[in-house]
Amino acid sequence: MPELIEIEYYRQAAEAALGRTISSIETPDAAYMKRLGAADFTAALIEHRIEALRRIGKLLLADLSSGPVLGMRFGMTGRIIVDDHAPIDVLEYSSDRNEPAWDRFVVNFADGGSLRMRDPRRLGGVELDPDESALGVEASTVTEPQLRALLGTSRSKLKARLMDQSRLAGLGNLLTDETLWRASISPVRLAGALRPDEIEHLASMIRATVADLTARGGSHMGDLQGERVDGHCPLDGAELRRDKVGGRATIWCPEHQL
DNA sequence: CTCGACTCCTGTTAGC
DNA sequence: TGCTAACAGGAGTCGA
Repeated sequence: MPELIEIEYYRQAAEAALGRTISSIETPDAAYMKRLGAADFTAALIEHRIEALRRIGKLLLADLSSGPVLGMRFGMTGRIIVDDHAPIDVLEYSSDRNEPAWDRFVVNFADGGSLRMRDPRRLGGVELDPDESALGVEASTVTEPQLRALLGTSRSKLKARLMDQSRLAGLGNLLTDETLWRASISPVRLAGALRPDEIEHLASMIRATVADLTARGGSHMGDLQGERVDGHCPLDGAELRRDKVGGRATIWCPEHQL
């Protein structure tokens, strides 16, 4: 599913839209637009230029000339298609089919191209001027002091805390499982109970895992991924556990994740 | 404020 | 073979 890594690929693909003027939008799915209606999006976007493309965690942001910011969220099955080119063809847990009927929001440019959000399960959405301060620190560059602060004295399970986008932005289910597996820390530990050396190690492993899987091609390219169904630990061969943590399917090794 | 439970969405897959 | 039900998880809401 799209996590920080995929959204960064999307952002890079969307840079093809830099400097181009929006001539019209298509809004086949009214529910895809959050808080405001089609008229508001039309007024904010038409005749304006895309001046910058930014990303915070899993939120993709397009800065428009004259002020408004278009926020794009991709849920778990959303893809971006810019001028009929998709940076990602196959998405974990989504469909491999390419149905134009799954286009939920489309921006057309005056030069003829387009930026499309194609999302079978409709869990994504677009928003005008999203509250960027509602997102926590960017996971790909998180530092040890930042991680220590966001873990705090929380009595939540560690995995749930790491996936709380208001505290740490960008990690989804697959990235979090892979990171904790690499860091040798159990997802069910209490977030606020990590030792200082564990926090330092974990901050380093978050950055390293994001960087490594970005190079490999996506959040589904982890060493643990192939073992998510009835698998064994690639490190020590132990039978992996499958639990619900923070409401999410969680795969981890009870042998070395302590 | 904190944290867990619940809800929404729909294509895919497991099981009968 | 065909149908049904469970499953996937990002994000918002609600209540203890």
